[in-house]
Formats: sequence, structure tokens, C-alpha cells
Amino acid sequence: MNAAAEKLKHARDEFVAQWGALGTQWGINRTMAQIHALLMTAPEPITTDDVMEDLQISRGNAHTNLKELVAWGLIKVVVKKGERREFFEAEKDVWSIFTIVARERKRREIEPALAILSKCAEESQGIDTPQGKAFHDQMKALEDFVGFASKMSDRVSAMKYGFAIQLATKLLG
Amino acid sequence: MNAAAEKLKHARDEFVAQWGALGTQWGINRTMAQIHALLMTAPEPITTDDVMEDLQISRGNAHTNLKELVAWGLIKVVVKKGERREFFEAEKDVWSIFTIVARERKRREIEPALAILSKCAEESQGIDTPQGKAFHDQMKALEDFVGFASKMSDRVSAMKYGFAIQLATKLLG
DNA sequence: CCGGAGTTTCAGATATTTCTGAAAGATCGG
DNA sequence: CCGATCTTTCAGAAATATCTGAAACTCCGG
Repeated sequence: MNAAAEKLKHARDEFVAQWGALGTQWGINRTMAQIHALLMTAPEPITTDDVMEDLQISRGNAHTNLKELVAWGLIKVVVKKGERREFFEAEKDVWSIFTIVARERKRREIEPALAILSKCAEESQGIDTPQGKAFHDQMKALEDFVGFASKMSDRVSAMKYGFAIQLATKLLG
Repeated sequence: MNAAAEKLKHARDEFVAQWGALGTQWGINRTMAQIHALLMTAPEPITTDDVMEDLQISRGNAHTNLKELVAWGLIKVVVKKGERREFFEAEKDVWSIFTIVARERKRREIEPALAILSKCAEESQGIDTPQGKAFHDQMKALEDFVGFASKMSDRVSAMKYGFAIQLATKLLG
């Protein structure tokens, strides 16, 4: 292997390892983040066996996390002519990645929160004591804010990249 | 206990339990989220022993998570006249809570990601192969985007609530 | 239908995170 | 300085999340 390839391999290995470690902070499991990093920087679609070998993990683990990434929409199954094996390929466009992650986080973090807040706000409706009112008001304030954030998230995710950047730049200016 | 108090207790207990469960999804530990919920809905500042009793947890656990919440800035220590014990009180304003959480998430999720991306982009600078260039470009694209997101987060967090809402409403309109 | 290639599932093993309880440390009035 | 009260720390226990490896399943050409 020549010097350029050596250097690239080193940089890529580091990216995969570090991205995996970072995944933990994001509440994403290490392996899933590593596979994602591997695929985002793969020049060609790769197979489950490639992933197993590269990350030194079991078939079950590789399989589960690949399918989870497919479920998120961060990677896609690719079928190659004359091949029975499944190949996987990552979405590489940063704006697409962002909107996918935003959508998933909204689903897993915002929506359940909203459900809890709505329920608690409703249950505490009309409790006729100062404490009851204070509780209800707090739930309502949280519900309104989280609901608003939810709509914002949808709206931004629906934008075209160029438009979002333009808008954000105006905001930053 | 009368009906109103009974109803309130029920609603509040539910909020605490559910908010705790939700914490897990957010990458925050269950107890910390429960304590936060408890304090956000407490009419008065409360002590470590109150928390222990209410959530049925050990002193060590209560203490650690209370201090962690203080470190985040989500709750504050309150000293009462003639009392040696520490009392704790939560920030209740939704916009304040939001900016605190945004700042902490940025510190724990965005900044480390940016560090990794910058390092990998730099290391892969000038590798003179098509794969090398592709890798570098991908790192650069991610770095730029995450850096941009980081600035946006700062900018929004620095806004006054009214201004942010106004801006967001225009966006949603 | 059979055999081989590939995919999926999952019970038990491992690793990681969180919690307990008790001991050590701090603070203060007397 | 003492004893009482409260806070802090942390080693080991418990709970949770993740991974392995192998068996079961699916799909297909012949």
C-alpha cells in the first residue's frame, strides 16, 4: 500500500472510531454510529461481511445495526446485478442527513414529551387550589413551548437546503 | 386529603414518572429527569431528604443528581434563614430551560463532533487520490455544516424569548 | 424438492451505567 | 475542641444496554 492510501486509511479509521465514541453522547449506540461513519466514507456500497470484518463485530450485531440505520433512512439497501448479497450505501448529503436525524429525534424526544405534557395539562385542568393552578399553568407553558418547537422542527426539515442556509445566514448576520 | 389535592398529587406523580422515563430517550438518566420534574412542579424549594422520600431513592443518588442539575444550571441551591440544610429550586421559565438544555447539548454533542471533523478534514488534506479527495470533501462538508449549526445554536440561545418567538412565527407563517 | 447462499432472530454472555449504603468530610453553635 | 447536623464520596451491587454465535428461516437455481 502506498503512502496516500496509508494516510487515508488512518484518517478514516480515526473518523470511524471517534464517531462511534461520539454516538454514545448522542444516545445512539456505538456500533450503529461506527457503521454509519464507515458507510458515509465508503467509496462503494459494502456488504454485511465487509462491516463485520472492518469493525471486528459479530454478524448479529452488524445485521441489527445495519437494519436500524435503514429504518432511520440514513442508509439504503442496494441490489447489484448478479449478486444475491445485499449491499449498503449511505446518504452522504449533509442536509439530508440533518433532516433525517431531526425527524427521528423529534419522533423519539419531542413527540413523547408533548404527549405527556398534554395529558398532565388536561388532567390538572380545573383543580381549584393555588397549587393546582400553578401546576396546570406550568404544564400548559411547557406544552405550548414544546408544541411550538415541534412545528418549527417540521418546518425547517421541509425546507430546501439553499433556502434554509439563506434564512439562517440572515439570522446570523 | 381532599379531592383536589388527591387529583393534583396523581397528576404530578404521573408527570414525574413519565418525565423520568422520557429522560432515558434524551440520554439523561432517569433519576435526574425525575428530580427535575419534581422540582419544576414544586411550589416551594425542597431538601435532599424530601427528594429521597418522594422518589424512594438513596441519599447518594439524590445528592449526585441534584448536584448534576445544579451544574447544568437547571436548578439552584437556596439557603433559608435559620436552616443549615440546602434547599433546591428549579428554573421554571420555559425559555430559560430551553437555552440551558441547548447550551449543554451543544457542549456535549456538537462541539466534540466539530473537533473530530476538523481533525479528520485536516489530516486528509492533500491526499492525492480520488478516494482521498472524496473523503476530505465529505469531512469538510460535515465540518462546515456542523460549524454552522453550532453558530446558529449560539445565536438563538442568545435571543430574548419574545424576539425568538416573533422570528419563529414569521418562519411558520 | 434439494442444497447452498444469504438473512434474521434471540438466549445467554459481556459491558456499561446507575444506585445503594455507609464511611469520611465539612460546618457550626456552644 | 466536641458533638450534632448535613454534605460528599465511592466501592460494590443491581439494573440496563449491547453483543455474540449459532440455529432457524428465506430464497432461489437446478
